[in-house]
Amino acid sequence: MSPTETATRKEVYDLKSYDPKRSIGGLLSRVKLEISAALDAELAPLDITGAQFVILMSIALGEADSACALCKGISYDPGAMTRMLDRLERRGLVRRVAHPNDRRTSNLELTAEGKTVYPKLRASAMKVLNRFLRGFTQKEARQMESFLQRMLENA
Amino acid sequence: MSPTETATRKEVYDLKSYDPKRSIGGLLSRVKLEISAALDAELAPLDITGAQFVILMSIALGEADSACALCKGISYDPGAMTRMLDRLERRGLVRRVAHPNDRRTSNLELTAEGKTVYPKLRASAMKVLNRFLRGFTQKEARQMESFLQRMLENA
DNA sequence: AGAATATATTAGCCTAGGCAAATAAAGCCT
DNA sequence: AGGCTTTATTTGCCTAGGCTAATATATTCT
Repeated sequence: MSPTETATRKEVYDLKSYDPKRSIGGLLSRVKLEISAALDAELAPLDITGAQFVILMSIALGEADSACALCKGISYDPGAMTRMLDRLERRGLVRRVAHPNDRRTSNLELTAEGKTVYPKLRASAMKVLNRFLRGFTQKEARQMESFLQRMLENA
Repeated sequence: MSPTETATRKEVYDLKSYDPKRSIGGLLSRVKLEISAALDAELAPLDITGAQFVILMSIALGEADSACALCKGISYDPGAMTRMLDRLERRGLVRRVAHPNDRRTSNLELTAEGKTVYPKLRASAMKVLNRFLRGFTQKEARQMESFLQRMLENA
């Protein structure tokens, strides 16, 4: 990039070139929508939604062992999380276990059934994602990840 | 890329390497969430939500002149669209005008107030997006757009 | 023209997340 | 110990989108 360009073009979009729908913002929303829909469709036979998948993954991977930790991890509403866990518990996939030292919270763990479906969920999600990434080289995928990571850091 | 790699690595993620949260899928959801939140915050003073912004933009840019066209353009539920337009009409930003030849539909247009806020909306959204793209060169932004476009085509 | 079909919008019901207040239990401070 | 603050979860209320059926027009076919 020339020094001139560095000086004059600090920002990606300007009032003339900015087209909401074709911008990164518009495209990103769209892609997210399509991926979510595809994931829901893929998980439908297992009777699990995309939203539930996210929670189950977090628990399975040991990224969060309480409702509160889950909420923090994925910016989810605590009230909604209570109800989500109620559903997953009713569905027989998750269990709330009393915490030995803190009676405010419960430790979350997968039930036997939860542990059984987990690998299927993982495989399904991966399959969906790979489908959207058809034609991408490994290098391109890594670059995409890096772009998204940078955007997150700019948040 | 070596021919070997082409042959052995057809897909971006495999069962060993796939980490849902750090994958393109997880990151994308996260970024979309952050952008939406930031946009809502930016538009809050104007008393307009991110969802409303999308509709207003479509109408302003002449991309859709009816509820039905809007729904098709952005994969939105018709019932929800009726209510969305009710709100925008009550809010004084959009008008439903009788269609001369087809009494099933109405032509949608921005009111005077709608036309007044439109440039502010555009500028706000652009500002938010540029914030997330701090540090991106033009080339990187174009590449990101291209990646997203390709993912859409794979949908 | 008349019937069958397709299109555009609307209304009712359901689900699910966001927000705020309530509750309960820790943790801290003195 | 007693009081103040923080943390974790739950509940009620509100909003908004998804799905389905209903309604009103258009369009097409014969």
